[in-house]
Amino acid sequence: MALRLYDTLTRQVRDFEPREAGRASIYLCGLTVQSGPHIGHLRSGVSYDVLRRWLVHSGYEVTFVRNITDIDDKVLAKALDQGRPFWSIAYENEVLLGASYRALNVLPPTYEPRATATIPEMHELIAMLIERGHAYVAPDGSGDVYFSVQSYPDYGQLSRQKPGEMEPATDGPERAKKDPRDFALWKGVKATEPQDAYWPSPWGRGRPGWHIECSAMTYRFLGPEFDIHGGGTDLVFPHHENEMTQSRAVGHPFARFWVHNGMLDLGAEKMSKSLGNVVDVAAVRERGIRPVELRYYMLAAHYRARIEFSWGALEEAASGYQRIEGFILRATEAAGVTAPTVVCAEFAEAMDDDLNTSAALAALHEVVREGNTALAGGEVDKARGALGSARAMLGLLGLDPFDPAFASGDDRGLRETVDALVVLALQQRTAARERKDWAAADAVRDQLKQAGVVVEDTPHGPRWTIARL
RNA sequence: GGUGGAGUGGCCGAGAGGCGAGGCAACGGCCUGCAAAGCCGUGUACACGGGUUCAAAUCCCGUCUCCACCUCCA
Repeated sequence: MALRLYDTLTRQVRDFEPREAGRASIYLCGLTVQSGPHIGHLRSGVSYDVLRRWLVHSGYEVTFVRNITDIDDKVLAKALDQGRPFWSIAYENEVLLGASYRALNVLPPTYEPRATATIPEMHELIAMLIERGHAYVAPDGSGDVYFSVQSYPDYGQLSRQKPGEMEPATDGPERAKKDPRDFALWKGVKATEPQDAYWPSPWGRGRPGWHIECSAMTYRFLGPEFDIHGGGTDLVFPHHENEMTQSRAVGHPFARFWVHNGMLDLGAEKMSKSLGNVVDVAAVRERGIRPVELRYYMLAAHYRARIEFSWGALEEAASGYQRIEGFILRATEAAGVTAPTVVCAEFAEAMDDDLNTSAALAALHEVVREGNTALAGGEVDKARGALGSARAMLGLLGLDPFDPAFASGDDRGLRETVDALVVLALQQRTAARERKDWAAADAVRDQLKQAGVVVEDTPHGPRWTIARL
């Protein structure tokens, strides 16, 4: 049994065969840091984080590169608008992005290169493209350099677009191009843009075109050929098409698999975007939903399926996660801290089948149900078995409730303090129950609930948990 | 116009020729002083119309609807 992945280029699910046995290299198109990330942006991070964890679990040594595109038209426009250097805006958003990834337990990549730190590599590629007749300096003296789409007969292969039926690219003045579909590799200096956004080049001062940075970064960090190139489906055209074209035109085999995740659309919420009401991790937290629950929500659907976001669906997902979490907590109380063991066969099968996390989650839920039954029957060993297995599966999905990534950090000492206080209150309640003073007993429980502490009676005495806000 | 998706029970969401994935919600039951949690059970879903087949949510034909991308959105 081995991993099979859907490849956009061939439009089929294929066996994953790495370039080099035992190693896997992944390049994920990270974000253009023009604004803080909303949860849609974060989905790709989560999707490929699961892919990476599964590859590691499958025995691969994984090199995972996720870039930051820290210069583009929108960043420059904002810089002018706010009277700040473009790089301060990009960096501010990069920091926000990093914090969001950490909140969602997305592991840090092996390396996270920035576009602006890979300018020399871009120049190398552009020079090679010019040399090979695939690119040309704009005849209008603008200092722009364009890729010549006509020079590459396979253009359109990835997105299955026929060049003749495409709309013209708008990334440069028509008169500067030999063909309206040609796209910019390098953009000459403009008086209307921030002057600190330019670098010297053999073709004059300028800045990168949109696609060249990824070709440069993949080459720099993963070489001419690597295993998996990931990103959102919205990037298939033009970004990935152009990226693949450029790299292949200089003779690089480039990505062996093209993996694309579906969009997470904000649906009706999009309406309020103009009001600055985007759904980001902070907004989710304000609704009383924890990042781990958001991650579960994202993984409840297959990575290629589109998710139309709704608060209702997110809240339902949170309930589903709490069922699993409840088992993990109660089983740990009963059986002691138990390390992750092995995933069940159904889970592994589902994951190998193009990362079918929905089916994998179904398998996990089966184990949880069996574990709950064992707990109810006092079969501690059996419960411990389910606990270890469940934690293994949760860990591979990045959803283990005990993962330090989800610890609040500031509540460690508090937990003990609260426990002491709650135990004190529960002693009163137990005493009341013993004399069958139900009114007094319920009053204690109600008061604790008011304070956010939920009390449950079990055969071994009362237990308490913090209520979701 | 081009390319590619999608329509599954109250909701979310897998599946892709034959045993009702799973979760959320609801209802009934067990347990409980009452709850909570948990367990058991209930629902007879596949946009529509034809067709192929012993058998179709799954394949074929047609229709309708929705969505994404088509040159700087993950």
